[in-house]
Amino acid sequence: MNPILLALVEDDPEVRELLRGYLCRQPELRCVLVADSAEAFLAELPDLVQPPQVVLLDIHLPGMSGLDALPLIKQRLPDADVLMQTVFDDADRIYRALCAGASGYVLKNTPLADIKAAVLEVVGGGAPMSRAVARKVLAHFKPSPAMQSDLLSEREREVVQAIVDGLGDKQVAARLDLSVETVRTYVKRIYRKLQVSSRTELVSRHARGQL
Amino acid sequence: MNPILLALVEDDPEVRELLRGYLCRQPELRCVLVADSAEAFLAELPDLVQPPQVVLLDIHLPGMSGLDALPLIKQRLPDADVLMQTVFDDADRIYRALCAGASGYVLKNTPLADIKAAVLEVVGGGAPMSRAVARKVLAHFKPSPAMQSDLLSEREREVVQAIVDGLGDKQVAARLDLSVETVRTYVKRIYRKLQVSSRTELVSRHARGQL
DNA sequence: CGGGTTGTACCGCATTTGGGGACGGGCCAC
DNA sequence: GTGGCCCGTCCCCAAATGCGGTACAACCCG
Repeated sequence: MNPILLALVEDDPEVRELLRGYLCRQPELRCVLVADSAEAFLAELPDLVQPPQVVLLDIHLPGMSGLDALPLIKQRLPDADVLMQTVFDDADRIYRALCAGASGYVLKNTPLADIKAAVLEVVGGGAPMSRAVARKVLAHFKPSPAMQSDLLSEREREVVQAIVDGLGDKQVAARLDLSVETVRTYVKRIYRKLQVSSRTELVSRHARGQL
Repeated sequence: MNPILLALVEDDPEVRELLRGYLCRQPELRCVLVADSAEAFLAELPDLVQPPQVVLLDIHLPGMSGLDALPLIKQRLPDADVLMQTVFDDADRIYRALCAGASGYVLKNTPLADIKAAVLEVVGGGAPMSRAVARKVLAHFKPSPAMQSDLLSEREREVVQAIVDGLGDKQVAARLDLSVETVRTYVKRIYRKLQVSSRTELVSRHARGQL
């Protein structure tokens, strides 16, 4: 088994040397690049004989943030797995990282041994996430607060579901066995209650879990 | 530390007894209910002095499937964490389980010790997922194949993004500094390319990552 | 009992949207 | 340089949608 080719991007010298010191000493790993900024990482990439398989990427970086760098990194290294490694565990940053193609998201309080485990897991086809992160990721799928609150009636929720499934008024009427006019009434009521003013907005907010 | 109150729902007698035998012997766990179907589980729930904190739920069950039972279980036990435990690792079942409020998703080939670890992790605020499952969950966030393929031009992708953000044609035109007529042309071209026929359908499919 | 909510259904009107076609400029490849 | 593709612009028409009403039966709650 060849060692896993690893790259580190971390601005804090102390943390960086700690990570490098530990990770590079592991027989399963080989650090091919250690950078203190996204710009430096991208600049040094072309010089490498062998590109990294895994990039451990900090989010808070001087200059370009890790989130901004992620798309660029995935563009240059489409087959590499990028592991976000940061103190931030807010839903928005997690969401943006995952959308940009991160393969994992570990928090900074993670012990070194677990970070190593995360690297191994990611090359093994997994998607390591710290507990709190995994929870937030799952939360993204769950029915939205407004959808499960008693703001909407049962029937109204059915209409919302049908709309969110991409149906037009007539199709909604067919699915729920209602008159088209009735569906229109429901839709209007729903718009009022949810404070939206178009179908698209409704579906969009529903998808983002902002509903 | 009180033991974690656990419930098992599993139809295969062999697997069920294996799980019960192992898990119930763990000092950290206490099985309060073992059922061979979702119906039996729901029927026996009211008899319990203490409701389970964690439910290990199989998907393939006689009668009501685990996916159908999940909403009912979450309704009766809103504070319990449900861990799906199944052989299925297809994206659709995973998606539906998570939407219905599952707190974790472990595959059937998982060693008993890891299942125990998953139970402990879930009460610790985590969201245990088998490797392949975690990958599929993350894949759900990534830009969709059709979105990143060269099917759409750069500009067209920008229009899609604007529409998905819930904007109307006029607003899209404003954001991208285009004529409304131009936006309409784009939208039509996009519909053709992506094989959809309404705004709602576009946003819907985009949200589901089916694009 | 009265009032609120829900489910159902209808009407009319202004706007948006979907579907079609047409035109010109720019860029790239053959 | 010519043909093709992407971009941006515009027009027309029919259907869908958003928005404002009205209406009534059934419920539940105080």
